[in-house]
Amino acid sequence: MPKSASEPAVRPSLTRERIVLAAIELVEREGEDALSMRAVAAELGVAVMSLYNHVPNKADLLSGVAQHVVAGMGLPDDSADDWKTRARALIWAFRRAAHDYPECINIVLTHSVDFPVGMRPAERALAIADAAGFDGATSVRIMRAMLAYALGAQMREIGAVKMLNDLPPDPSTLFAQLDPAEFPHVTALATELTEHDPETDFEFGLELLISALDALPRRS
Amino acid sequence: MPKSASEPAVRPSLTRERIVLAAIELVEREGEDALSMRAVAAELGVAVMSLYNHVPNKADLLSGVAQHVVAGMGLPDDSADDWKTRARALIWAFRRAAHDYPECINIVLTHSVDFPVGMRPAERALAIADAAGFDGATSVRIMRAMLAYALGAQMREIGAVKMLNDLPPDPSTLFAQLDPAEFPHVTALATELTEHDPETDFEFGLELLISALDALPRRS
DNA sequence: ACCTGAACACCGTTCAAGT
DNA sequence: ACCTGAACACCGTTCAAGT
Repeated sequence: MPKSASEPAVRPSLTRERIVLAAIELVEREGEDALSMRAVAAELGVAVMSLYNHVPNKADLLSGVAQHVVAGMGLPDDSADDWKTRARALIWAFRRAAHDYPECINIVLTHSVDFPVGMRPAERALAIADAAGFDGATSVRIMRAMLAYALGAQMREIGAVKMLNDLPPDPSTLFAQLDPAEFPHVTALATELTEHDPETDFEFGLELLISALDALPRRS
Repeated sequence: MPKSASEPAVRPSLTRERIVLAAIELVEREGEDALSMRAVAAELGVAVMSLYNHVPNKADLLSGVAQHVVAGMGLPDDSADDWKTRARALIWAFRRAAHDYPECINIVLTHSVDFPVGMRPAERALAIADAAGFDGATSVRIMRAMLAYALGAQMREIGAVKMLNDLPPDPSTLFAQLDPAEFPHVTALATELTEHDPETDFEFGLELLISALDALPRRS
């Protein structure tokens, strides 16, 4: 019985990569709370402790998930383009990744990603700001501000951040309970607050920031 | 032995409020991970299950924490002021709350707050946008964009969001490991990326957004 | 080198028993 | 009405035993 190619690898050997992928599938299918070492092991048909031969602990597994998603982020760029279109492309790439892994995105945002893959988006952002004519210190600040906006918008949209979220179980009845004297604007804008298109909202804020950058003084 | 005022209430009766306060103290002192029902009970010198007479479950306790912090947010406002100064005051009030409860802020952001207290900041934001001359739909979008920025900046600063965070254990050595050919801008801006003042960064993005709003067409 | 079961020290929560 | 201990069904992880 030679171990030739005719023998199908029914049970591929356990690797860190397979464990990370199983974790991602599990989270996307059953939600973040369903992620336990035991559940991942069951997903792979393996004993819990086998995982620890390839992953030091759960926190490191979560970092692996973050790493995988960030590494998979498509960062298309054409340096011949206008800096504004390049900036839009970068931010939308981040948003696309967030939409590809809606359940994982909270894990991705809250765990550090190893060098150098974690620095790729930063390098791109700084390159674009440089091309736009901003000095180094300003470029760094711009990168942080854009990132802060993209992060916050995404977390709010996903529902990871619930603060000021305007979608209670039954919006209409709850808004009706508000005292119009104390909340005149909220009650007047009840429909605008409950019905909204996330894409348009995201774009609105993004364009706000880009137009502000465009008005900033810069060299050349 | 009449229960007069001379008899000090050595052990004040358990209430939801006291439980929430104990949870907040515990989190601020020992971090978010230290928050367990058992630990809160120990904090109050009470059996674990006693908590359940006043709080249905842990998730509700966390919502109570969020509720308490948001309710305590000072929202000073003078409607006679310029809308720009009013907007700045509102955003900085949010930031101040985040700094008063640095360890709790993640809980606050990720748990829904009951009506009507959760709507107070929204009402304020919409009132200011209205005063600035924006129509209802635009006001809602502005509120969301400003909130997204404030949220993202805060979570990044606190370290709750680690993505693109530029503070590895030993920055200098790690940046040195990066290939300058692949990361020319990151390596060139190593010092700007590692040394930064959070206040100035926050203000930079905030003023960016406000100046963009100022340039937007509006009535009156 | 890799896998595994038993065990430990934790969780949140149900239940039945107390007052 | 409020408190409580025991118990249940979970966790992540250590350890010693297997191959």
